[in-house]
Amino acid sequence: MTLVTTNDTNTPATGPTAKSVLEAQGKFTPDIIAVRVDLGGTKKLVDLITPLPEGVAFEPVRLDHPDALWLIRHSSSHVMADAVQRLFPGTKVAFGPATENGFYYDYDRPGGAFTEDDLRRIEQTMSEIVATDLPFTREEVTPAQAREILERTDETYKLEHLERLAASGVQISLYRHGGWTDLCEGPHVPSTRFLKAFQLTTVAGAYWRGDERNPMLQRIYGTAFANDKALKAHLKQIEEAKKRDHRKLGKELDLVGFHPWAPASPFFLPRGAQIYTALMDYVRALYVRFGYHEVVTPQIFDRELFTTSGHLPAYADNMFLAATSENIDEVVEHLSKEQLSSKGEIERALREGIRFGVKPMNCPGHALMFAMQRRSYRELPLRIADFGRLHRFERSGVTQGMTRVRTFCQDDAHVFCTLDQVRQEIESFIDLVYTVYRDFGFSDVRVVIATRPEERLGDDAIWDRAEQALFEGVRAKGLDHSTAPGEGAFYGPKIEFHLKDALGRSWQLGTMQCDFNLPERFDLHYVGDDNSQHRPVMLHRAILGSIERFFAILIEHTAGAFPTWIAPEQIALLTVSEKFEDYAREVQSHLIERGVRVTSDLGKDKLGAKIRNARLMRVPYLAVIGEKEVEGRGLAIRSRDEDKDLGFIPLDEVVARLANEARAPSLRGPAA
RNA sequence: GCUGGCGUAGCUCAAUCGGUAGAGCACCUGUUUUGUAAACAGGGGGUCGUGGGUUCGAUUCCCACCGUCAGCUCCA
Repeated sequence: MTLVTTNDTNTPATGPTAKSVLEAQGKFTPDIIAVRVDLGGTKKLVDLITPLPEGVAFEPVRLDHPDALWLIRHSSSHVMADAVQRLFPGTKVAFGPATENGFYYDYDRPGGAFTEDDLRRIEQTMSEIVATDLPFTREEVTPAQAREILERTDETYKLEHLERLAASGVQISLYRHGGWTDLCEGPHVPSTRFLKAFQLTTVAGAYWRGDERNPMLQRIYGTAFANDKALKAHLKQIEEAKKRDHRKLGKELDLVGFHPWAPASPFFLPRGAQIYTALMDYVRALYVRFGYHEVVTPQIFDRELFTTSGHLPAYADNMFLAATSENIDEVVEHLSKEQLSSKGEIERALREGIRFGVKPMNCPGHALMFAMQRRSYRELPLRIADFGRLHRFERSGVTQGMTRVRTFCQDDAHVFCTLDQVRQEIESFIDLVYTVYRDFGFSDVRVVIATRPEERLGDDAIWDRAEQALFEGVRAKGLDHSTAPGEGAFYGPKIEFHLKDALGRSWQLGTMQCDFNLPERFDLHYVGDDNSQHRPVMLHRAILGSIERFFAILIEHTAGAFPTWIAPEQIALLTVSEKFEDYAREVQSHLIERGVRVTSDLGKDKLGAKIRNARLMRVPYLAVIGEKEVEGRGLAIRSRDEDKDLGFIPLDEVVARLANEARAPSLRGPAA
């Protein structure tokens, strides 16, 4: 849950505190650290020293309740700030909230960044503060009173925040423990003795108020739990998650590589490429069922295309432009002829003179393709799929493994349809998306509808229609969803399907975007049944999203143990000794002919070593070949997923078993 | 892009408080012919991320750049 404060009600709370009520009822116990009140549907946490809103119902929150973590962590951030200001005088504080996994506090420290050693020292001082068992107290004050205190302590960031709070007219409150005071809305634990298990984890820069035009502060992250055991468990879990990191496994499993000469651009090694193409082939198979047509379109276009689509004006900074020698000559000619010499003029001439751009999206090309032929309403909905490679220049600090790259390919498609068909297309797409996520075993899917951003194309009436269509489609399918206001694409709102990676970071994979703008910009039309021209609607959609990103999530989700239908090798043939090489080769040919992906280890290693190596590569089935197998015309199979030795199996049975598992669950025939 | 960390063999990592570097795995060769998570021996492999600077001498100290990691900002 999110922290909701008493201030959100905008009504000064004057009632008794939860503690006094509980004590009067004889129900108070020392492990109660807060209460949860229900404010007409919104649950919020109120600590024991804050007056409750009049006549509100509440339930106690005990130390072992998950919600208690919000108080523990928020209070930990106060204690950390106290410790920091004791150790580093002159340091100013900014914001210090609890977060989903811990807490942080932002500092403006005259001496610059904190080091690892500093963190340990701060932890030490925090422990000392906690040991003195200081109660947290709350004081409601006027803006003037708060201002006086913050001016005295020269807390300029807090002062700035205070002025905003004062302007909005909310009740100002101060929280203290010992001699340390913070402008804070609470809630807090009763005393520092509840802060038994905390650890400072990292230090990083963060802009004041999250705006990159503002100065950068130093943020110290930490985490805290009700007890040491829970903290240890959390740290252990992070260690485990690191083992699944796709960057680590991608390297270990020979899936992917990188080179400084192609920053943020993965090289898919043979095993990785096998999976990569398997992912595309899988989506292709579904496209046949769902009525898509795959096309292949150009990589590089004249800038006219991106000017028309709106990409160049809006996102030039994120595009790769492509200059040719001939083009450079033209630009130079222009510069000298016009006698351009100021920096601004030259920059402009260069930017506008480079003729080609590498496509960052497939949609403008698809708009051109739609317009290449006379279109009838009978062709709609026309679903055009494209696995074209896209390039986007991502700023250096944002790239990350395979999840955020500069070159990638999407399982991209555009649906050209009539307004009336939009609803049906949305619903059918949702069916397709969930078919795919089920096949991969993803269950924790979060659906978000992202609405119009500040910077956008098209008028509001069009946006109203588009947003409405998305909401209706999602509701019709009965999906739980949330709204992300202002997060839509510049040409239209979108439905986003999010999944979490092993480290708990959430990624958008699938998306469906409703676009009334591009058809307008490209003047697209079709002939209706009334024999007149109509404007189609364009739906942008992807299921896996970027194949690169999906691959990364899949690695982390499976810890590298890919299901047989997607695994780079489905079975590994391991000979007991070189004497059985001939039979192994025969089996290998037999399997290859039947479409099985097979790898063989026929070398001089001992069997134990071969098994170890194949297991480390997470091959789903290991087949041992020795004297018994040669004589019986079979294989001794060991299953990765069942984690056991299946014993001797005749070759034909092995083939049958693999043939069934070689297809995605949704593509397996009823007979199989 | 910003703040901070990191960059030594294909991989995982040592070492040198300034005197040009080692291990395990991997690779190659040989011996062993092997039955369910690592046989044994030998060998090759590094301009210590790149470029400058300081120094008699730089992998080590300083600067810049590149890459990468965490976070911030951003993600059509």
